[in-house]
Amino acid sequence: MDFSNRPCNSSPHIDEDSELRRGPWTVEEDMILVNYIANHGEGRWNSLARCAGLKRTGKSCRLRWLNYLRPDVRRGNITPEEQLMILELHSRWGNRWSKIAQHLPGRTDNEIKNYWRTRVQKHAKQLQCDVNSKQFQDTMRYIWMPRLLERIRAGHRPSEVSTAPSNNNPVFYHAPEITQISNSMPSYESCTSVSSSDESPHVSAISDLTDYFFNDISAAHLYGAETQTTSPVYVNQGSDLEHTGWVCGPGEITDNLWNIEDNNTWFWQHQQ
DNA sequence: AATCTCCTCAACCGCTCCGTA
DNA sequence: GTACGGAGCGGTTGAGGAGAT
Repeated sequence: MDFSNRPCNSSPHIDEDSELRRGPWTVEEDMILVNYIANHGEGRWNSLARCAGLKRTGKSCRLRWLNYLRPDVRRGNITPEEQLMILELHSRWGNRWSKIAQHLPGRTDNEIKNYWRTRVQKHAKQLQCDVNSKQFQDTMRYIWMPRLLERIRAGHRPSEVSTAPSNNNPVFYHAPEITQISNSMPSYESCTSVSSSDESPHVSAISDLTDYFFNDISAAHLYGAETQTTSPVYVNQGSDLEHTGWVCGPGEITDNLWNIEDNNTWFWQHQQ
């Protein structure tokens, strides 16, 4: 395992009473933990910490392993697919981060939680509404999620190649792979029904998610067909949305999705 | 160049749940 | 039944970095 390029290498604080170390992990501590787990497996974290000679609590060792050192942990940019998944699953389960993380391979509950707090809640704050309010839920559902879906279906541009360093060996998700995922998704027209249970949701793939999504809010409705429901509608996306700056030009990336001021103004005007 | 402000994310804390004696 | 320890979860904090002034 490559321990170079570690973000935290400053001296950790040492508790005077227990002599337990706190704060950022050093490269040496990481190596000890990884080597110990490689030889003895994980679990029994308190005794693991003692036996490995780490002056850390078991909780700290567990957290370090699960959130950083685990071989399959992915870090780096949250892809549109993952963003969509997070939005969708959070709308179902709320702040059940570990449960949400189970459906995002390689992502940790901590990372998803951080993403939600730093990105999503920030925009709720900008909107001056609660993240759990109907206004914000609708904004996610009727603006951000369709746009994410559109981007997923369109595939990623070269400038949007996301890095997902795993185990300090960068993994690159190139456009063809993303396009493959996008192509595996059902067409809008083919989405007619799907089951979704609170207790046993099957959201194991993007296609499941889109099934749920389109069924729930009606794809035809979203894309300007004549179907009418009580939900807000946005139509003529090729014109209005472009005028709001919503549609990305070549090379523009994700943050346009979160450039909400214009888009939400537009959204709420058109909802009247 | 220096300072300030904001953002990100690793890590900690407190609590709950669960298994075991 | 209950006391205890281990494990896991969600909320929160703070250091460090990036960008703005």
